[in-house]
Amino acid sequence: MTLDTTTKARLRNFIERIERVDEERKALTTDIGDIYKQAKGEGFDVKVMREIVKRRKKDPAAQATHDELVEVYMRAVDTQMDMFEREPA
Amino acid sequence: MTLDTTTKARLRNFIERIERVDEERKALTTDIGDIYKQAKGEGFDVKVMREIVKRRKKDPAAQATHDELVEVYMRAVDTQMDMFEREPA
Amino acid sequence: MTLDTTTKARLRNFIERIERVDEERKALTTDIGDIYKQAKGEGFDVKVMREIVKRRKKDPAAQATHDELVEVYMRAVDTQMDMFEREPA
Amino acid sequence: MTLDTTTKARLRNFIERIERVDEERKALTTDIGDIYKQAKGEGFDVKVMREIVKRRKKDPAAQATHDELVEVYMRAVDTQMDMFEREPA
DNA sequence: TCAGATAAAATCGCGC
DNA sequence: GCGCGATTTTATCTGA
Repeated sequence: MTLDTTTKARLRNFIERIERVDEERKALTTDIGDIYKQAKGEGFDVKVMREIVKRRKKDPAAQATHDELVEVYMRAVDTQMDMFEREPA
Repeated sequence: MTLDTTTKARLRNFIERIERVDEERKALTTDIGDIYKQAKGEGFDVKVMREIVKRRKKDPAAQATHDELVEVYMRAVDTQMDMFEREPA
Repeated sequence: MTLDTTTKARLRNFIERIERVDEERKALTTDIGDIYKQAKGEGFDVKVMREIVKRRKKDPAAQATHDELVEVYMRAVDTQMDMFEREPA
Repeated sequence: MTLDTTTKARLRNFIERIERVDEERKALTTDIGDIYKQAKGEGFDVKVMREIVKRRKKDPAAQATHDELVEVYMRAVDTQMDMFEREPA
């Protein structure tokens, strides 16, 4: 199978456009990494910072609901087997 | 380049061992997915459940420290610009 | 919000089943890693081996079709600008 | 635990810089997706195109070496058990 | 400790 | 609409 000249040109064109944009994108990824690195150098916790960024992307209400459910589930699962428990401590 | 017969046999042997174990592993992955699916069918929130599983893997002290830092950072960042603030609302 | 006792028990049950299966799954992951390590020790290229395993998972016909298209596209894109070319080398 | 005002400001500064760059990065991701979509609309195979882009990122020599090894390993593993084979077909 | 590779998880888009 | 598959992102792990 072979592509005709025009089709080849169009394909090459697409690929090159993608590669160009991808290049810029990589640069920004590097920039972000650098900022985290700098922050780390000033004593901040990168992992926590990443979580902050992630959380701020989400709608606060949804986040609150989620956090609450995590709490509820966590308590439910951590609960000691209490089948025979008669009275709350 | 070609591998001699013995080398081929060893390679084939490795690959087949890997594929065998990988098969079992896939089966377990499916099992886990099925359990989540069943839980979802009973009304539980799968995403939250995944977070529970993740949290329980970690040492609780580390988790507590992390959560606290998230709180601290979150408050710091959410804080409104208060340079000219004179008195707490 | 709180879950009633029965719901808690069901949730705990799900989580524990997941954790159990996950445990086994981790063990198999380790096993696979060990086999690769052993192969590496005998001089095989682990990265290539991983690709072999990946390829063999796919249906060969589909893979062949895909590979062929990759070839076609690759040639189309790599082709030097040949607008003024007069005769094939 | 609390951060002093200066530290808060620095943290907020980092987070905002990250969010800003991340924003641009998202935009470029969208752009790339759009180009693929357009190519798809003109009849090209997106999955194959993605592989072309991936391959072209790698140093061609390394890629060639790698591909060759894949071939060698593939043949070695696909080879039918031929222990009793007496003569090449 | 750092970067590169691998694995897990979340997200997005398609097709049933 | 819902699961499914593909992509992308995140986290973990290994090796330098």
